[in-house]
Amino acid sequence: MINKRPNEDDTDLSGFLLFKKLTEEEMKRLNFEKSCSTFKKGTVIYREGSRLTGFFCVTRGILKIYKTGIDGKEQIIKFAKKGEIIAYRSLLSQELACTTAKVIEDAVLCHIPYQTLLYLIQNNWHFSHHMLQIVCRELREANDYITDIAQKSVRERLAEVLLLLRDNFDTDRQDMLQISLTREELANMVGTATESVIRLLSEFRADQLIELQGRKIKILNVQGLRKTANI
Amino acid sequence: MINKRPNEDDTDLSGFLLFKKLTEEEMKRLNFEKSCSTFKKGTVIYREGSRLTGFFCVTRGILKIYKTGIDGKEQIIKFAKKGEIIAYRSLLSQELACTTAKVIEDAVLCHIPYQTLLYLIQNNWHFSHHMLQIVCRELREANDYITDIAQKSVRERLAEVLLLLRDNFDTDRQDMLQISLTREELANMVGTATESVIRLLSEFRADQLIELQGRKIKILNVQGLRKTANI
DNA sequence: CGAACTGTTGAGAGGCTTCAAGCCTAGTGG
DNA sequence: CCACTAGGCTTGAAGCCTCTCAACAGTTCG
Repeated sequence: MINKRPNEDDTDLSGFLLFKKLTEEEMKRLNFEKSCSTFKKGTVIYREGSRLTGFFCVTRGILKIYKTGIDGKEQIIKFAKKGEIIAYRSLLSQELACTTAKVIEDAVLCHIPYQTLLYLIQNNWHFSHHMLQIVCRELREANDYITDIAQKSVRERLAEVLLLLRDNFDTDRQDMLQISLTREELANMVGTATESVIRLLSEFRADQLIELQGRKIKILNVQGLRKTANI
Repeated sequence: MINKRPNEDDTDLSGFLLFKKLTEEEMKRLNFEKSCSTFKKGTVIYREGSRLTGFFCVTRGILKIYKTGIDGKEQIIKFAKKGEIIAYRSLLSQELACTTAKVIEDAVLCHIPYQTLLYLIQNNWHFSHHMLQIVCRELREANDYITDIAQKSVRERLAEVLLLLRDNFDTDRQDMLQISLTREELANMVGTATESVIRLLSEFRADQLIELQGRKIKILNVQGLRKTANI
């Protein structure tokens, strides 16, 4: 699970906007109390229903955050990549975790204990303010997604998800999405059956909107996808 | 739009958990800078895309908070009633409003200017902490709803919505829900067509789960609804 | 009292899901 | 390094849930 001491670059939190306004002393304390580790693909960082002891800063890799619904079907809520924080929601509202976090690309995470979080909230209003902004943004995204999923067809949602992936993840020089998701994972983002994703991806390819090479997807026609997504 | 000076009872904010830990001076400032008004059913308090000057505390009545999706179809995100606050999300993240708020039962709202909000965040960490907890709870609810709407059938979702209404709103002595929603509004909560809601409500009635009297709904069989909702 | 909105019911179409069967790939162990 | 196996991927067929359209009844409010 925990594998080895990470690269020194990957333990540096000074790049996080959230910590920008910390005093030197607060930063020192943060660095003293954090603990960073590398995690291999497939590792579950925390599980739905568990009690959390702190939140995590992602300094490398990608995680999927999902809820388990009917019949164990996963609903992917979001991905977390470098620069983002996870597990803070349940921590702040003092609830059990309502999602599971699983590594989908080898990752480095820094654990920040609850006590440290409280200390920062109590001592630095800039920190609380940044935190509020982060949660509020995420809440807007969630609300947007509710509207989409409630009103759009599966076809529209899939097109939208592809555009979302393009905006949020790296592409190689040929504009090929570097993130590697199974068809099932795509289905669990869109909220549909795996077979539907497969059929629709084929149609998108036939329509020259995308190109497929195994799990790698190349976006050929952004405008066309926008139109398909009804944005 | 703004009708008259509200009852004195309805301008009292001391009952709000959010303000529990304010100092006497902060409370004085809050009371000085707030402005309370009554609003009639149908009034739009703020509209999607508008810039907000503050947030509102609901001291009476009920509002629906909704987004406008495809073809102007409303997606109801939540209701706000006495003791709840609205419009704080866009304010905190410094974005334009992403929802519209409309009064569905005559309401009294107290407007708190952005400056006051900032003042409280900067001076009282208890306030920020409470605020963080409120947003985080709402985010969990949104995530739960995403999973529901993505994985459950319309029938299951409608049963769930009825239970949610029962938990959150008053009933009279005969266990009749006092909140009055149109079929269309129910549909806009569930994310379905009005006709589907009508048909399903009829089925629920036939199954002795509920009783209907115009817009008033009486919950007869909570267990049965739970089962129907697949909870 | 009429207009405009809300509620109801029916019929038909179609988008998605489910089940089933076979192919392919990716990762493992010999 | 290669064979093997498990899981991922693909395609087809059948059927159902839900939406849309349409017509009409009922209600509310100016």
